[in-house]
Amino acid sequence: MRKKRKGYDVPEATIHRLPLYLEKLKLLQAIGVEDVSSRQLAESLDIKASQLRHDFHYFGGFSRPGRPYQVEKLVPALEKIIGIDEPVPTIIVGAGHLGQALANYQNLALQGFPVCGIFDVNPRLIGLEIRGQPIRDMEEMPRVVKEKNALIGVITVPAQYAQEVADRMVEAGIVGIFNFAPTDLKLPEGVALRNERMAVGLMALSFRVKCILESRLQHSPADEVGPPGESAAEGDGNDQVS
Amino acid sequence: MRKKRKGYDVPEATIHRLPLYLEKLKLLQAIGVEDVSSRQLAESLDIKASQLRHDFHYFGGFSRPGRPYQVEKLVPALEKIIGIDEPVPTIIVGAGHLGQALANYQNLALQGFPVCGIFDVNPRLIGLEIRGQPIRDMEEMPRVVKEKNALIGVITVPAQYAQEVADRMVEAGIVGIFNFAPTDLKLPEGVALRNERMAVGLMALSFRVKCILESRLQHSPADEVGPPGESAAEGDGNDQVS
DNA sequence: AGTTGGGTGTCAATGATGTAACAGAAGGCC
DNA sequence: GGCCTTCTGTTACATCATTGACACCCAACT
Repeated sequence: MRKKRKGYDVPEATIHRLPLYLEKLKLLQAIGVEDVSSRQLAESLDIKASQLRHDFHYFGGFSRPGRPYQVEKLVPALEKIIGIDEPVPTIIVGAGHLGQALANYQNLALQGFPVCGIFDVNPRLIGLEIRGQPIRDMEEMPRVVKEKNALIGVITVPAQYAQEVADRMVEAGIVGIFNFAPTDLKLPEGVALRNERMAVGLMALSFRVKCILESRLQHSPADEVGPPGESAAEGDGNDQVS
Repeated sequence: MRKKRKGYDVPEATIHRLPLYLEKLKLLQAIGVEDVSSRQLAESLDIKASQLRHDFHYFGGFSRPGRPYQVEKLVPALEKIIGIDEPVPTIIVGAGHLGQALANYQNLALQGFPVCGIFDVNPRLIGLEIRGQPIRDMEEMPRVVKEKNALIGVITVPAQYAQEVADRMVEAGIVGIFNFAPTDLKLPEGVALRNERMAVGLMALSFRVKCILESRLQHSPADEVGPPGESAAEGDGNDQVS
């Protein structure tokens, strides 16, 4: 078990579930729930309780063995693990529609990722304000990154500029890149990357849609409608058919 | 091996890679490449050639055994498999920043998902035009879905309305839902769902970032910088550290 | 024709992930 | 206090995904 990247042997799949746990727990916290068992929590996320316990097991000791988890303890513990126990300053490069949408999305800040800078090269955009924050010239990016200690950079520029932007981000000291451009970025060691390709997601969905349509044709058009099915995270936690 | 959902036994993971293959192939096609071997194609995506062949194997016969793949054949074949050999009419519900960003994102149409309707309930938004298309009242949604034979619905409304929107989409005949709201939707049988949670992706990234920062502290601050690492799709095809 | 080099399709082995089973801790109840 | 229920931590198992290996195919060249 010690072959993993960088010495962290927590499975990919588990990492992707942590945010879901946290989200649900925050919800419970908000409505005043104090305790929650692995089964309750798991069911509300449509996963098996054993998986949840298994996931937590990587980090150990969230509860005394005999008693359910305490929401008040678990939330900060997860936040610490994920690394958002304190805000993670974030910048956005590319102030097009998507960039602006993200900058406006106040949930980001709420979830621990305050946007501390938005950049572009387009002079028509520079100077515009979004939620009290001006769109700045790309040239200012390195300075702002240093000033605000930004750690995460979001790339929402057209694909052909993405690599250059990424390089400049890394040079400026960014440690994690959230890339919306449909390109494979090459990054040096020690920088984390997450590609968020909406087109890919859509196509995966399209595949399922196609399968559904085909199966409708086969089974006589007059079809059983079945009771409401479930909806859940699966795989990386994103899609499923019912 | 016949336990899979709905009788389609293509692994999740493979499905998520198909769009990546297609994307890369289209690029090759655009620059006039005619043939491509599994190794070439795989390397450009940072995966193993055997995996690519293995993936293609589920669908069989893309090439005569001895010869490389022909781009001209492969592109339409993949499009057919994914279900975008003809355009998949798509609607967007929720004309906030994100909805507008998506509606503006012309790549969607290029990739096979023409937006044939944008809807909202906010009277201040209704009537605004985006790329020649008016934002319509939510009430018109079922009619438009039927008229345009829309198959996929994108949800970009606040979480608390997402379930209702989803229900109405399903009722109107939508077969696949692309959900940006941070909620677990309950859908009936025979409707595909893909959740696109940006916050989840960011947190997964944050976890990696935290790990990197910690490891920097351990290994003396003066650290080797190593040669540029690789960047690739992994798992559901989205993130990795280097 | 024979042979060589590169190619795919296919299957077997390995590794990762998800699921179930179980031992033992904590509190409630008699 | 002892018993019973509920619950977690942990380990063992089943399932799924990735990688490696190899047989066979095809064209080109000798």
